[in-house]
Amino acid sequence: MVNIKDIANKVGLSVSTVSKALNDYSDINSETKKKVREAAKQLDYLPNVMARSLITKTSNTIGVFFGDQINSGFDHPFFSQLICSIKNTIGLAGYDLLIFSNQKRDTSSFKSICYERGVDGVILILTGHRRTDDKILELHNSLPVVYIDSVPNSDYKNVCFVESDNEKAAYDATEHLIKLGHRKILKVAGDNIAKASFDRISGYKRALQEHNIPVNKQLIQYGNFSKDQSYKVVQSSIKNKIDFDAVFASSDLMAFGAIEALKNLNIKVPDDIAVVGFDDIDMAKLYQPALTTMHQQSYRMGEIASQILLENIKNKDDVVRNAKLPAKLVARDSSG
Amino acid sequence: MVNIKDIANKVGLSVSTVSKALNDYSDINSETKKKVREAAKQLDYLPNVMARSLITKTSNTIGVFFGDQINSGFDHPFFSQLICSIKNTIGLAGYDLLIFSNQKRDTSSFKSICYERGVDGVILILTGHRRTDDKILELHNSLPVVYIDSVPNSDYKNVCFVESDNEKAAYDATEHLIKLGHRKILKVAGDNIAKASFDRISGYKRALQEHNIPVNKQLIQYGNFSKDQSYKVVQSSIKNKIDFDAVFASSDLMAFGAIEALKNLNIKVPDDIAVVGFDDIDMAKLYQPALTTMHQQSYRMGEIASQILLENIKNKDDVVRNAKLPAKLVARDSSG
DNA sequence: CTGAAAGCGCTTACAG
DNA sequence: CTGAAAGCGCTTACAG
Repeated sequence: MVNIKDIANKVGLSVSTVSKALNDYSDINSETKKKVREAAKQLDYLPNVMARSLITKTSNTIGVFFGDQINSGFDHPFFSQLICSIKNTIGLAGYDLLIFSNQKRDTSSFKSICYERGVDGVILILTGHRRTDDKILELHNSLPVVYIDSVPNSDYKNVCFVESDNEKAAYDATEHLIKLGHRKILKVAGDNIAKASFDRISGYKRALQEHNIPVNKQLIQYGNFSKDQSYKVVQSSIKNKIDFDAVFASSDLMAFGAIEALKNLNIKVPDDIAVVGFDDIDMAKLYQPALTTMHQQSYRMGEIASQILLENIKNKDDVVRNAKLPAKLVARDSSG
Repeated sequence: MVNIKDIANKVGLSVSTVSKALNDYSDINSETKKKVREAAKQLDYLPNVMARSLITKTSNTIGVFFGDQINSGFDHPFFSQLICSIKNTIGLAGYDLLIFSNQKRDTSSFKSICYERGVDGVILILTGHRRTDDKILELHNSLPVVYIDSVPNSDYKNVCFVESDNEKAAYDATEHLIKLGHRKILKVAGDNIAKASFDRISGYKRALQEHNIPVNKQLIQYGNFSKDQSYKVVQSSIKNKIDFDAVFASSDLMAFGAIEALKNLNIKVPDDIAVVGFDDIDMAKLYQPALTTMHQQSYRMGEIASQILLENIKNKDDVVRNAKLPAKLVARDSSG
């Protein structure tokens, strides 16, 4: 492959001058620049980013950690939209996207992985990630970091993150059902790990309390963000004669699982039992009955997270920027 | 940051010996290796991949070009499953995934982009990509390449690719409708660019011909792989009194668009008009009526493409390996 | 088994 | 405005 030295030889200049000409330094004669660029073109010169990064310590690459221990995988609509918007947003700013997929390396340290790869910043999507905080925390002091839909348990006051306002959204969803006359609302929650999952339970509880409805622990079940698990949980709730007149699931997929379970037991949705989901994936509006759900601005979340990251990379500062995006109720048929 | 020299100083050995010890060269004393590794650990040493790649010319990175000029974007279920399986497959082999997202660079040469980034191989997902072949072809001689769901117009005999057997699948889908008694089948095709789109038209035509049904050009319309466009095309076909008793859409989304158009015109699916889609995205089975469609093995496609690529990287050969995956008919309610 | 030296392809003070 | 030199952090013949 042609390198900078070949150009230097061809035009009869030094390597340093060629480098500066190529990088448009102001102290280089414009004639010289022209000559160098032409030679570069003729020789089909391609810069070697590795060599450059080795010196400049920047790579124009954003890394993404995706923890898919959770049931909702990389190809779940919520996450694929996130990736899609990150890709587009950082792409416009001149960055490529590195997804840390290598399973063979020692994953005990996020910091070392980032350092090895020389990424300029990292986006962490660790929803439901079982990992001791300190393996992640050391990252915070070494390079710009933004979390989406997840934050570490400790130190989260000092870290950038973007998420839906899950507590408020769950409150709104629950209140929607209460206003429709329901008082025995089965909460099909996510898991025991994800912050989003906890917040959605909190919002549910607050809505009940503010409407003077006692919280019944029996009515809080875990569907593990999985359609099948939700199906089972709802089915067994019915079989165990647990009394409820509505379901609020923490994801649309779980809402579908719930509706299927009810259908198979000849219980009509929404006539007998109303159902509300969370996410508003594409399927929600096509489903029969069309699903009432909380619309998460997933594309926008990826966009904002990327912008925060790029901002912090550019300014080399540690400004803690957060964003909590409202999730809007989309009332369709499943809640009546 | 700690480098190899710091370790050398600490243990009182040369840089070369430390490097070899760290890389487990066989001609290094095992005691020495132990000592070096301990020191590396104590000092929190992290290798610099940039420096290594500069010499070894390998980066353990697979690049992915995604051409999203087409309506089905990066977050379309088919493509997100592809990415998901590529990520998992190359991850197990010790590779990271670089998605070329940078919009700021000169995109006239795929080769230069790959060279700059030093990827070890490339997966091209260029469905419906408008691009003169020669900008891509120069890639073929420079590094291992695999196409998914797309091939260049020329030189495609010499290139690795993985795709569904679209012609056969379209044949089967059409035959399914013919066997149900339909003879006036409206083909809602994709676009004028994608090979997959052409092949699905070919299969449709062949099925008609082999069943002695003349091909009616009026019955071939373009939905541009978009739900909305398909809606319009079907709506105007009805309004223009084009006579058809079934629809075969080249994607599930277009099938949904077709069904919605029919529903809004009070035409019943499948009683009045049968509809068959293509892809079998998650939504297909949840849709009402559940969609009859051709199941594409998208996850498997990404897997096979990755394996071919890794194979060619390992062997440093140019063996042309291809895979055509069968797409199976999934008969549900929309075809009756 | 270990080490000195060259070099991967670039950038960046510094001198002129 | 241009160039010689040092160096980024590593690997790899080669000599001993």
